Amino acid sequence: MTDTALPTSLDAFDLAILEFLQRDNATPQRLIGEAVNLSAPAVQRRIRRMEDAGVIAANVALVDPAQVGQPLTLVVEVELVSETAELIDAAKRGFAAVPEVQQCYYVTGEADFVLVMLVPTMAAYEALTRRLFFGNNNVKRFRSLVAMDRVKVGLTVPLKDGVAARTPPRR
Amino acid sequence: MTDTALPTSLDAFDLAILEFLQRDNATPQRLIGEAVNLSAPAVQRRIRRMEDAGVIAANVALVDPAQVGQPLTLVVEVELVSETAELIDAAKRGFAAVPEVQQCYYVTGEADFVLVMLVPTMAAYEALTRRLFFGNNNVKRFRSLVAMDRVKVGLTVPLKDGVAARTPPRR
DNA sequence: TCGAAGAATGAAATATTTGTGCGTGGATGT
DNA sequence: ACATCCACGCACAAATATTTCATTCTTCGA
Repeated sequence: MTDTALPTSLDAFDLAILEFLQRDNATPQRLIGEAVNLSAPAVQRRIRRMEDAGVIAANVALVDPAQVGQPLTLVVEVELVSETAELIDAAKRGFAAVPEVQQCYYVTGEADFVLVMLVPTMAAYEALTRRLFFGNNNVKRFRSLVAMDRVKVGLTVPLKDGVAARTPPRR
Repeated sequence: MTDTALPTSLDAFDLAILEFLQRDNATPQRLIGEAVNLSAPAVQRRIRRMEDAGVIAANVALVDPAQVGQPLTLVVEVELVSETAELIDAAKRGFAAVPEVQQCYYVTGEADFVLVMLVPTMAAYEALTRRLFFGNNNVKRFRSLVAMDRVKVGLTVPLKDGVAARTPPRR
């Protein structure tokens, strides 16, 4: 599982295609092609390339948590007691393995980890809490923020900036 | 833009299908069918239904931020001065409209909002900060946590629990 | 207990989309 | 100026998705 993250170069076509796929990856290549002025095969080759290069990390369906019995979202900050490399790694692996932990970031600052969690009920969260935090004596402190509104949830990456600079003309 | 969130009922087949689609929605229906013991058309009908019901909110490609020039992830807590309904709503709309804001949660607790942001550089973040927080006099305080490691990033929803209880047998 | 109605299924046929081979044209470099 | 390299578009082939239809299973009522 090594990162095949070579410094891929993306041109305006690639970005335009990504723009589509980030919104709806079921869009037929033909339509994308029409929109960006490219043939379907060209679009297909570019998509393939970006998938191979890891620019496109995955193609997934987004599920509404509320409709599958997980109406509660929490953001949790976790502070550890000891920050040795091994304990940090252990924590990472531990959090990552929990299905309820949708996202986990290892961060600088007042907290060590930020978790985004999904649970059916507060009771379930309380139980999780017990298992994950109280049951781990390397957890010094944690702070729970309950989401009242998932104002914006997605993994869309802004594409307008940041790439242009290091984009050599393709031909 | 109304939520078509009727209390859809999902059976074990639906959940098994979702399990697949959450991992890779390019999986051929035939394969899903084989895996869950259903014909391709049956799988297709169920997917369609879940899309219509909003259980499947979207089908998207996940892009690696680092490879498109957005290597920095930050988690930001924002506290507002005034919390009138209008100002909260204004803040929601404001944050949601910013492309760099990948996620935005309105939360209870010590902060009012938690944002997950993507930027190319710290300089870019500083500029954003100026525009978004210092430039908004309803922002009392904000706290930035820089992600050193995106340990686990996804929008996968746990499906094993929480649904079974309110799942009537389909036939 | 039996029969009718509704729902969902699988198999087959059709439509659509995706994938591949090949020849062409433009840009780069010698 | 010429050769080479890429990426393109076109045409065809393969695979996948979608529709149709007859059947089975379950449920509900007589």
